[in-house]
Amino acid sequence: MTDPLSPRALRLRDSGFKLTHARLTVLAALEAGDGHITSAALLEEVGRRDPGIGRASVFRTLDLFTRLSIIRPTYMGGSVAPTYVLMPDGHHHHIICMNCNRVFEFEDCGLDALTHALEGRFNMQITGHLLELFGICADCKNAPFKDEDA
Amino acid sequence: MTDPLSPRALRLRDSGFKLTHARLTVLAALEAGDGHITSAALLEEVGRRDPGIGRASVFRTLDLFTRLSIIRPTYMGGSVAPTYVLMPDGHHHHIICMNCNRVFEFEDCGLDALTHALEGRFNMQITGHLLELFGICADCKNAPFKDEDA
DNA sequence: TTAGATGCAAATAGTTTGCATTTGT
DNA sequence: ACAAATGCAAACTATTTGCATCTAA
Repeated sequence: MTDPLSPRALRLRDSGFKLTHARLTVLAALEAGDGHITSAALLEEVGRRDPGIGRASVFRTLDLFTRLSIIRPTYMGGSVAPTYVLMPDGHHHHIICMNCNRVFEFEDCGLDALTHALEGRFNMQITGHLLELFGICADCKNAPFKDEDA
Repeated sequence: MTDPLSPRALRLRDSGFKLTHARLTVLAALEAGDGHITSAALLEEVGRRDPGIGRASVFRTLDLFTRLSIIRPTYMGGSVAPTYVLMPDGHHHHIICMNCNRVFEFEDCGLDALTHALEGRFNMQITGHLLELFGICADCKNAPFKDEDA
């Protein structure tokens, strides 16, 4: 229990929320993956770490983390249920193949100038962003509407 | 029945799908709004235009339009069900207030250069994008965690 | 003419709630 | 100590399915 608190855990605490076992377990499960996870997979992973944690707490935690911009629900092919993406420094970028639903990530987005301009224009404080590009990946350029999963 | 086909209807037809009454009604309902609509609101609007159209067809049409990048599901404040946003020229941009969930739209994103660079790097054909920025709006800068709807 | 699309109603996810109990600070 | 958070299981909402019928091309 004297684990070093991750930056996100600190963010949680600094926002005035309790660092409960359930929340820390959900956070650890999120951080252990590749940064993209569905609620179903997360429930499984959390259950693996501690079967005593209830479904409802996982969903409540997902809500809380979304409000804190730690994660962002996003739509990925086929399923209606969102996939939650971790927002490493408040931002995240990827390209989704509309045909096979594979996801390709990239880092550089060059949106700092735009962000700054919009802060002035709308008098908002902008804390992060999600940029999704859509298209057809190299493998799918020939075979439209196959819709296999990644 | 000799209505001028909207560009999106043409896109549908050109992709090899039938221009059915149900699909055209869903499209008209989508285009009549402000570009952001939940399935519940869409079902209502479609029902108003033609009560004979079934729920399942509306959902099937939403799937199809998503595959064609005519719309893009996105998750907005609180609700689990996605909100579908029209992608006017294949792209769409907005800012969401993390506190009150209001949405502010803007047009210019300056992502052409990035898009082009990524097409080369991943050997993909990029057809559109969705850019969401998150932050706290002018009205909410003082009052955190109120969470009223827009 | 006929593959593709539809409407229906029942089935299935997926998520939320109320509440008694526990826990972090 | 005590407000905040939890786990449970039941309730709910949103979406999908199977299938007989219909319709756009």
